[in-house]
Amino acid sequence: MTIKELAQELEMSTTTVSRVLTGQEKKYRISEKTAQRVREVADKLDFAPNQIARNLRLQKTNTIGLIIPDISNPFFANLARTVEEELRRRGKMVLLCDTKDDTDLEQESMALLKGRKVDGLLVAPVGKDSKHFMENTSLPVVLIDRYFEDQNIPYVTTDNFFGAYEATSFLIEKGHRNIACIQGLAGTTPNDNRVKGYQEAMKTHGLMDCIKVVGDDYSMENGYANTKELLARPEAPTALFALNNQIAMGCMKALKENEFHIPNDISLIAFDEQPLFELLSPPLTAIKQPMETIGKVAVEILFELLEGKKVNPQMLKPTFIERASVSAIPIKP
Amino acid sequence: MTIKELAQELEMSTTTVSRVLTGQEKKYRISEKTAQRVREVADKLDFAPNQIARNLRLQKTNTIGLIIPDISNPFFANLARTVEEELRRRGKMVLLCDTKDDTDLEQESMALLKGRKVDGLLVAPVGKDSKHFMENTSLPVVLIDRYFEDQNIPYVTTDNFFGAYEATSFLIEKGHRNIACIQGLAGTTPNDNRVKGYQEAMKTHGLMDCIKVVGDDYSMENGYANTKELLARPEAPTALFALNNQIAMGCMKALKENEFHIPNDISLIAFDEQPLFELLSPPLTAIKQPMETIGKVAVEILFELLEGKKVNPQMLKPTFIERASVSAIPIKP
DNA sequence: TTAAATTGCACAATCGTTTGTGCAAAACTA
DNA sequence: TAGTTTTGCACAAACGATTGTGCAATTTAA
Repeated sequence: MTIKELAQELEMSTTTVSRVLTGQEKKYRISEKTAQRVREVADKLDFAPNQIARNLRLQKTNTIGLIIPDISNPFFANLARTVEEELRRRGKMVLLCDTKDDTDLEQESMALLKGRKVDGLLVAPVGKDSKHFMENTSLPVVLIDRYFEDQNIPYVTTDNFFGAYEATSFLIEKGHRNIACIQGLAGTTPNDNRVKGYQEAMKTHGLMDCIKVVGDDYSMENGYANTKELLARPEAPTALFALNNQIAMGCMKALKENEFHIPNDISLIAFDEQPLFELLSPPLTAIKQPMETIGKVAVEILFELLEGKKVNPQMLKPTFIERASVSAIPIKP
Repeated sequence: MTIKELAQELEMSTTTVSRVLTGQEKKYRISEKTAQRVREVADKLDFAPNQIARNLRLQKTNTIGLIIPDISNPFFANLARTVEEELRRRGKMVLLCDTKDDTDLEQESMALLKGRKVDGLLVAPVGKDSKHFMENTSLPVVLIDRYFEDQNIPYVTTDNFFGAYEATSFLIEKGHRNIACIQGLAGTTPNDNRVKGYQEAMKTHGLMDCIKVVGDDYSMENGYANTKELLARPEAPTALFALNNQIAMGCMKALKENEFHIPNDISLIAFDEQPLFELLSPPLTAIKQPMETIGKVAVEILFELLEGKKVNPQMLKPTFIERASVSAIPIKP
C-alpha cells in the first residue's frame, strides 16, 4: 500500500496525506477534520510509508553503521547491546559489520556502509591502519575502544593506563616482583596504554629491571603460548597480567595444563571483566571497563556530531575488581 | 557524485552509464570502446551508485533483519557472527535488533524492519507469542532456535530432545537417580523438548518417580534461586541439569555460595557450551549446539525462500562434551 | 543501389515519498 | 458590495537510480 493508493481511497491528494502523516498539518493548514479522517483511514488500512522512498527524498536513512572486530567477544557483544538499545531509543537502527580483526574487511565495511548512506559510523577499529578513516571525512565517525592519536577523530575509550597502573600496583603491593605482562596487538592505543601503565607502575616501585612484556595478539592462543613460554623460563613469574579477556583465558588454559594453581603457584589479573570470571575457582581479579557507559557516550557523541556540534574525546575510568586470584607473597629482602 | 554527473562528464546518457556499470553492456549492445571509457572514468572519480535510489527502483534492499533476544549471550553472539559472515559473502548486510527477551520489542522490531523493506528476516523469537509472525506473511522469515509447532514457518534448530536425553542418560549411567532439571521458559519449543528429553530418559530407566523439573526462565537468577531451593530440600539432588548456559551459571554461583563442590558434592551438566566452561575447575560437562552450522543453514534456507523454493525445517544434532563435572556414584540397591 | 538487418545509444517513465508554490473558495474588512 | 486576508488543499518537481522502447546511423544482403 502506497501513499498514493491511500490518497485515492481518501479522495484527496498525496500531498495532504503526507503532511498529516508527518505531523505537519498545522504548518500547512490542513483542517482538523481532514487530518482526523486521514489518520483514521491510514490506521485502519495500517499504512506505513515506504522508508526507502523517504530516505531517498530526505537524504537520510536513520541508520548507523556499527563496525566491530568480533561480536563473539563478550566485550564487543556488550557494546553492541547498549549501542543498539541507545540508537533505537533515538529512532535509529544499526547495520552490523564484523571485521574479524581484519583491516581489509574494516575498510570494505566502511565503503559498504557509506554506499548505503548511513547517517554515521560507530567503529571499534582493528587499529593497525587508519588511512581509510581519513578518506571518509564526509561521514560522522566515532571511534570506540581503539583510536588514533595522530588523527582528529572523536573517540570514547577506557582509561587504559590508569587501569593497568592500578592493577600492577596492586600486584606489587601484594609482594610480587616478577610480574609478566602479556600484551595484545602492539601499536594499538589501548594495548600500548595498558603496557605503559604496567611499565610506569613497575618503575615507580623501583622494579624497572623486572619489566617483562611478551605477546602480540588479543587472542587466547597468544595468552596460551606465552604463558607456556614464561613457565618454562628458569625464573618463572609469580604473577601474570593478561591485557584482555581472551589472553587471560589462554593463560588459564596453559596454567591448568601445567598444573599451576591460581593463586598459590601463580597470580593472575585480567584486563576486561566477564560474567564467568566471578565463578571461577578462584574467582578472577579483573579490570572492568564501563561498557554500558562507553556505548551510551559513543552514541551521545555521535548525535552531537550529527547536530554539527564540536565534541571532545572521552576517557572513562575502569573499575578494579579484587577477587581471589592474587596471593600475597612474602617480600624477599 | 551521481550517475547524472558522471554521464555529463562522459558526455553520454545516464542510460548508457548505468548499463555499463551494472554489467548489461552486451545485453544492450553498448560498444566495448564506450564501455571501457565508462568504467575508466567511473573508476577514476570513484563513483558508487546511490544504494537508496537503487533500492527504491529495484524494490529490493539487499538487507536482512536479524532479531535476537540478547546479543550479550554468547550463544546468540556466535550466531550473529556466522550469520553476518554468511550474509556478507552473499552480498547482503544485516540490520540488528536485540529484543531483550521482550515480545513487544520483538513485534516492534518486525514492524520496523518490514518498514525498511528488508528482503528477509532471521529471527530467534522470544517464543511466547507468535501471532505477529502470522501477520507478516509477505516477508520471508526463518526462525532460529525457538520455533512454533502449530505454524508453518521454516526453522533451524538443535535436536534438543536428543541432547537432553543423552545428557540425562549419561547422568543415570553414572549412578545418579536424584537428578533435578532446571528449565528455561516453559512453553518455548527448545525448552519443552529438552524437558521431554530429560523426562523420557528418566522414564526409560525406570526413574519416573524421580522426575523433578523446576524453574521458569533462561536466566542466571533462575538458576541461582532454584539451585538454592533444591539444596535446601531434605533430599537434595545429586545432579543438576541446567537447560541453558545462563541457568548453569546461576547454579554454579549458588553451589559456590553453599560450598557444594562439583563434582564431589553434586554433579552438573549444562545445555549450551561456552569457551570458559572448559577452564572451570572442574571443567563443565556440556551439550554443545552447532552454532556455526545453525547460522549457515539458516542463511541457506532464507536464500532458498528468497528464490521461491520450498524449504524444510532443519534439526541439527548437538554434541555431548564430557568433562569432569559429573562424578560416578555407587548405585543404591 | 536499395531494402533489410544490425548496431549504438538516448528519451522518458518509474520506484514512493516530501515540499515549494499556486490557486480557488471561504471568511473577513471597510 | 468590492477588496483583502485567510483557509484548505492540489500540482508538479525533486531525490538518484534502472529499463522498455524508439530512432538514427551503420553494416549487410540482394
